[in-house]
Amino acid sequence: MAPKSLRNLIFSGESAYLSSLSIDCVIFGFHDNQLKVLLLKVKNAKEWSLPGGFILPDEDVDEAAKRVLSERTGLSKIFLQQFRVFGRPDRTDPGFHRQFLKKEGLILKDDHWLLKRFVTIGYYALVEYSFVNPAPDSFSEWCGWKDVNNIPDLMMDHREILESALHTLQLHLNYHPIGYNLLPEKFTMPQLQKLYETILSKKLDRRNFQRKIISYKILKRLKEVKTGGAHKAPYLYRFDLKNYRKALKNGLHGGW
Amino acid sequence: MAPKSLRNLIFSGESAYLSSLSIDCVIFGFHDNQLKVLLLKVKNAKEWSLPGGFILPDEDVDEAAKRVLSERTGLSKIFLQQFRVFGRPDRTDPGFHRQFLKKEGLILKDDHWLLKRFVTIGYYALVEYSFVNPAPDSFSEWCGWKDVNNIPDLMMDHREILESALHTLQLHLNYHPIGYNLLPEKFTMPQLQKLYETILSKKLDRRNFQRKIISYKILKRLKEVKTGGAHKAPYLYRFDLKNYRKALKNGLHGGW
DNA sequence: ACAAAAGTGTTACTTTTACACCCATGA
DNA sequence: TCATGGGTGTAAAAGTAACACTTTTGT
Repeated sequence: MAPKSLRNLIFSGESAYLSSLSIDCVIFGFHDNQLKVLLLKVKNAKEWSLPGGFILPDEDVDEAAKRVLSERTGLSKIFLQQFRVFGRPDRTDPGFHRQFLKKEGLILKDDHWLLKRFVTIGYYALVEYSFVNPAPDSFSEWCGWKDVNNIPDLMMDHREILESALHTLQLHLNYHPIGYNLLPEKFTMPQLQKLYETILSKKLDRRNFQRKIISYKILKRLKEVKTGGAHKAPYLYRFDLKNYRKALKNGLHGGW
Repeated sequence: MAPKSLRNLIFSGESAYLSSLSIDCVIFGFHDNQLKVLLLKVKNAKEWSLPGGFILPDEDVDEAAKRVLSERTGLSKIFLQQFRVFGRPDRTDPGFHRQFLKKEGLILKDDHWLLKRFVTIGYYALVEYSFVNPAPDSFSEWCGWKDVNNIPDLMMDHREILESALHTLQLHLNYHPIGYNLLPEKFTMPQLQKLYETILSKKLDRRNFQRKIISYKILKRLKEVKTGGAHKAPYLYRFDLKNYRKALKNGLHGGW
């Protein structure tokens, strides 16, 4: 028997939400020097999915995305960026949902709202990995991080959405506080470099990277040092938010 | 008495289109060395509006935008780029539409679909000015070009949409064939420069601009020359499409 | 004492900037 | 012939790329 929350959504969602519109979020985190994405394991299927949801009749679309985000991560302050609408009529697969819900004991009529065509608004979010408490939604049996270089099969066009988000991340690197939102408050230069390398999927020269980042004057070097590593202890930095914001306005003229 | 096309839209639109979703297009053209936007004069109101429309139940969203575009301009091949969703619940003003339609002799019920909240998908389009045959839609009494520096009062949040499109245009300048789509096939260097200056709202050095553009190798200089001007005849250029496309893929590393 | 990570410095090369000069054209 | 727009050149400054060397740390 399907849980009540799922039945509720299925049978009263039509009036509760704007029809034909959904939201999908690509939530990025950074951990172990790797870029991670928060994914959900769909119940009764081998596919995974992006965190998503619907929009309340009087809800700001950005607000709806925030709601989805906070339901999956437990976080309230989240860097969120709309990046593209996916509107092909065949992007939704009625068979998929019908199959999945049948196994939950829920039979949908042909004209059920969930089986209709959905236009989805893609958001990407940047969160600090260690603050996140992943929580599955009622379609899913599990929620957690996956390495961006090791993504399982995703349902529908979620793979395309993810790729598109990654591409957007590259373009936004010089214009949005991406480092700030993905890294912990204090971090080392090699960490920041690794983040840039991962997003750009490109090796960067250690020394030139450092010099360039420093030249932007968006970092404050702390007295402290990262201990515990097996080698020379790197300095810790934190973002100088005031300068960072100012610099991002015109873009960090970076040919990376 | 309202024309039939308008009555049709008003009274059968609910079932004919996806609900709560619309499309708004910012159509750019370039003429007289100025950037122009195609606007519609709303009937019975002082405000103007962006060309817009709705999405058919089984229509690709991009396709719907193309349809709107071609209805307003008469063009079929159009450079079209989705750029943002506008989803604040209060962005639509039920009073506005009710007033306007009342003057057309159409009384709408409180729960009429047109008075509901709409999420709109913003597109910008680039067209070759001289090919366009502006045609008003059933909400409008006139359709035509307005200088981007001299925009009249726009309805709802259309001003914000336009500004956002302009900003996107700036960001896309190095990544999309903006010059190619806005200029006629043959054009002069000063024309291209003026286009860049307008989009960036910034003066550029004539000589450095020329050198930089040339260095991209995306232009072919023709033997011909633009005659009729009051001064030295400038060379004509055309884009070398093959190289242009290739160069845009990695972006024209331009600090303009 | 050594391997590996991290800090710092130098030099050649490319790109950007800020200019000056000459040419063609219509009034 | 002159004012104006347009083509071309050059030198200084800034930024980028490609390097080597030293310091620190755990084993």
